[in-house]
Amino acid sequence: MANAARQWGRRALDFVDAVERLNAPGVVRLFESEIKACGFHAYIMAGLPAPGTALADLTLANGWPDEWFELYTRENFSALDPVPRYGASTVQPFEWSEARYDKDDDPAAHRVMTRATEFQLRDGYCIPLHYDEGGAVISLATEHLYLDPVSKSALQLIGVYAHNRIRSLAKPRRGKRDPLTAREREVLRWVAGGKTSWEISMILKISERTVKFHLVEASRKLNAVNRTSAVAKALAWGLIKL
Amino acid sequence: MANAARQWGRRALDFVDAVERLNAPGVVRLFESEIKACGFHAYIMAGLPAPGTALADLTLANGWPDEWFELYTRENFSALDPVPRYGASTVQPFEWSEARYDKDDDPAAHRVMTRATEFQLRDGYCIPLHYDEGGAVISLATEHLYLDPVSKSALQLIGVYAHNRIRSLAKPRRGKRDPLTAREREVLRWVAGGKTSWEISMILKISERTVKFHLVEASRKLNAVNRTSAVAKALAWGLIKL
DNA sequence: CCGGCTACTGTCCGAAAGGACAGGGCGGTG
DNA sequence: CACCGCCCTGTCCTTTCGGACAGTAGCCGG
Repeated sequence: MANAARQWGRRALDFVDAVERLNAPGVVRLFESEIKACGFHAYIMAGLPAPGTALADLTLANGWPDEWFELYTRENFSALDPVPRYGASTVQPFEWSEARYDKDDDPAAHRVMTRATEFQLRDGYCIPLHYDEGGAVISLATEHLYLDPVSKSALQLIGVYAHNRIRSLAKPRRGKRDPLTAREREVLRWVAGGKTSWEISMILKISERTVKFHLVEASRKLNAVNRTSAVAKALAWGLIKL
Repeated sequence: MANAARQWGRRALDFVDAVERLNAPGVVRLFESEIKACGFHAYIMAGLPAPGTALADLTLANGWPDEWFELYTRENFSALDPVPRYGASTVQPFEWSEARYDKDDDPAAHRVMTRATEFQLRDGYCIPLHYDEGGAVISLATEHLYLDPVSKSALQLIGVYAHNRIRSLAKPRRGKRDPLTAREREVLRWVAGGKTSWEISMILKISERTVKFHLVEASRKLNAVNRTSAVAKALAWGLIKL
């Protein structure tokens, strides 16, 4: 156990060393060989797309089966998949099976997980990351998951460094994360604080009608049916903060 | 740089390795020595108390000056302190100074930060954690904060594993977190999803009036002025999840 | 057995939200 | 210049919320 731990620790540290000297494709190749050694046969490294943004634009490295990625983006699974959704709300790595959802409340989530098994993506490990621009996940797929605590932390270390390195190399990030305008976020923050449209109009020195307009726009972009769900979605996606 | 990275990586991995074999006081001691080495002279590791619950019941490890902790709980600073408040709403570690508040809107928050300096708690680093039972933070205090990205990652790794270990050892957690009843949470989740009172009454097979009643109760407990702010606060405090 | 807590239900009414129209101004870019 | 994105404004009307009133029923522990 302690022996295995040393070995994993060593691997992780070698990885951290090497990664600083590699270019993006090199990091990806090394990363792939490391996770293969841990028994993972597919992976993705991508930002969390807010509603209305494309996953492809936020993908730093794609090691998923092509058909699955194609299906995933085409059917907009990123809005339904419980794994990235849970990843957005935690800093700790977790196993896919820990990303709970209610089969009855949320049949769409269950459908995504079921379809994934068709591509041999039965179980996996997900490492969430959080930057100022928003969240990201590294999701690793395997047929049979078993990880002891030390390999988990080693994987986390590897993942964090790989992602950081690729991210800093791929500097000019295209792909807009934030579908909301500054004004829309401003209004949403006040709404989240319990202010009425009229109060917000006084605070921002604009008409009540305009406050409602921004809310309608924000709700449309977030696929929210009313101001409450707009606030909930904006909070969940990290588009606004209390 | 690569050298420093390697050193921090080693520290973190050694910590993870060791922590699995230690009991709670041992983990605390090791954790304390690690953070001292990073220049932090005080810390706390505690759950985020929802309004109306006691901080002391949620504290896993307390390395704050006694007088400060006493003052903090007596004056109920946890409801005012911007650091845990921000920690509740974010998943990424942050420096205390990033936990913004408006000096005019929120003089109480400013007072807490000012009082803290009397106890040599001028600046610090805060690692938020999120569990099913609610949020938690590890808050580390120092006189002069400087952390490079590598030590930040290492600290995060150390913090997460220390907290997890202590938490799992101190299994039977006393201290109620959740001022909300199951029914209130259930209603809040549906409201967050954008459902109207009438729709929720159909879903839960209760009268519309009862739905409103639960919302009023939840809003009262959360000090929310309407359903939107109730949802926002419940989400921010981790009392409900999308 | 009573007090306290939770869950539940009702009516009435003013205030707020939200949907459906229909616009104008301003700055940047192809 | 024409187009686009963002910001801004208006009216009318229906639906929903939220506050105030006043209750019932079941469970649990002192």
